[in-house]
Amino acid sequence: MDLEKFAQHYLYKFPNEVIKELQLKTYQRNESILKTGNEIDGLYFLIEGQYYVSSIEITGRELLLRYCKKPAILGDIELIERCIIQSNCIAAETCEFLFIPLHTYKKYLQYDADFTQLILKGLAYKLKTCTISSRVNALSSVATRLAAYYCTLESVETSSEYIETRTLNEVASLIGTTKRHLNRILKKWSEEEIIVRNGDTLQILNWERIKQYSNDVRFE
Amino acid sequence: MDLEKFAQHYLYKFPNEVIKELQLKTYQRNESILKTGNEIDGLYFLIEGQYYVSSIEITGRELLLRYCKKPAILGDIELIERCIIQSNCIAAETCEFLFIPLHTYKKYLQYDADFTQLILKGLAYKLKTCTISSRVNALSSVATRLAAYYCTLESVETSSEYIETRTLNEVASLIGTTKRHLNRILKKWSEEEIIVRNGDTLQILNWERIKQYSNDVRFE
DNA sequence: CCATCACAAAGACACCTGTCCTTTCCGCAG
DNA sequence: CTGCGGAAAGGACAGGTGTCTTTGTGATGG
Repeated sequence: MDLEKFAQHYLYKFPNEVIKELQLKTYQRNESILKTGNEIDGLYFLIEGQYYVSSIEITGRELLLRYCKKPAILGDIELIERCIIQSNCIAAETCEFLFIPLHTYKKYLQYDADFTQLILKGLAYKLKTCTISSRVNALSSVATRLAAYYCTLESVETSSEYIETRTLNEVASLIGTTKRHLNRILKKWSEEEIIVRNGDTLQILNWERIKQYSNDVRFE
Repeated sequence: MDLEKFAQHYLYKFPNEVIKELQLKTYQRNESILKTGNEIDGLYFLIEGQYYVSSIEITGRELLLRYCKKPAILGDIELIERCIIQSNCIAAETCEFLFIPLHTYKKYLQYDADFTQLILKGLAYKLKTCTISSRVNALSSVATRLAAYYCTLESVETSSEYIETRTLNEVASLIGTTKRHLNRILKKWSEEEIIVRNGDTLQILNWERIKQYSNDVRFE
């Protein structure tokens, strides 16, 4: 049962009056969970699957902010800052969320000490990792970020040998660069026999080297 | 009285048993408030002055994360995540903090609903701005960041005409680049008659152009 | 006054990266 | 099979940026 999963990951037990208002929301791979600029409608607690967070630049480009595994909370910033949704959240694989509608939160949970602690920990964790990735991003090259992207995917994908390269364009915008430049890097890696490209897939022959290139950067 | 200032900025009134354990901490310009890697000893609430947050890179370089004005809370991440200090915090001018020792927080405030809300809002705000600056940093050039740095300083410095350029080396590391490159940019700006350099100071002749270069990026 | 030293500024170079354009490849209609 | 259109890959180029080295300048001590 989902409530058990929830309790297990979040170490919190909902009051009875809340339980009956909880919903289960499911998203398929690549489905949008939250969209920048919309109003937030409640809190989402990830109980299955993984999603990624990206943002749209002034330039129209996208930028991968992070990958999230459970436990992970969506909507907390927006709820507390009472602001519109700050980033795009997209399912990286089938995702299940326990959803608390806004009015339920306001009515029963906003001043619940344990629940607030839960949110607090989630926020502190996010802030810590955001700070880290902010610095790391600022100083790492595209090659590093690309390697980091693959390393991050490795833990997400089921088949770890082949990576489905979305479209190269998508990957490029996710890590904040251009397809042209990815081609350059992939070509170099091919020549170094670190990878093999076949059409839409890419096989990594030498994870060790990729990990070296990634310089321990991860989007999670 | 400081408690009034505090109440005014943070909209919170301490219980009496806490008040007698509060301390006032003052730091002079450039004095270190928190140092990466140390243990946190309590919560700091800024009630006067401004400070900046920077971090040390793997490469040994420094990177400016943000400037903070009141209201601003220090130590929250570390307290909640029970981790060592994540960033360096340095007074940009004389700063006064209301300080709550760790044990006081644990004894009286950890489960105080209103106080927790206060921390919660602080964290959500930080996270929001961190996310924004993370993207912005990832896509702006050194020239943009330098202009942004001056624009951020403008609101801090008393004399807005001349900017004391720390050492150029410091500025370079703060915005994550090298002195060499700053020299290039400053030379270019001199030629464009946007600035004038005289020894240790730098006069900005054309704030408009600087603001254009800054592209609305700010470290705050 | 000169020699020395330290540090700031600039030159030279190489690499990273984005833009623009050309080439190559592939599928499909005729 | 041929020719066409669109997408992917790659070439050429320019600008941004870091590193290393050289030059310039000002302070200090003899």
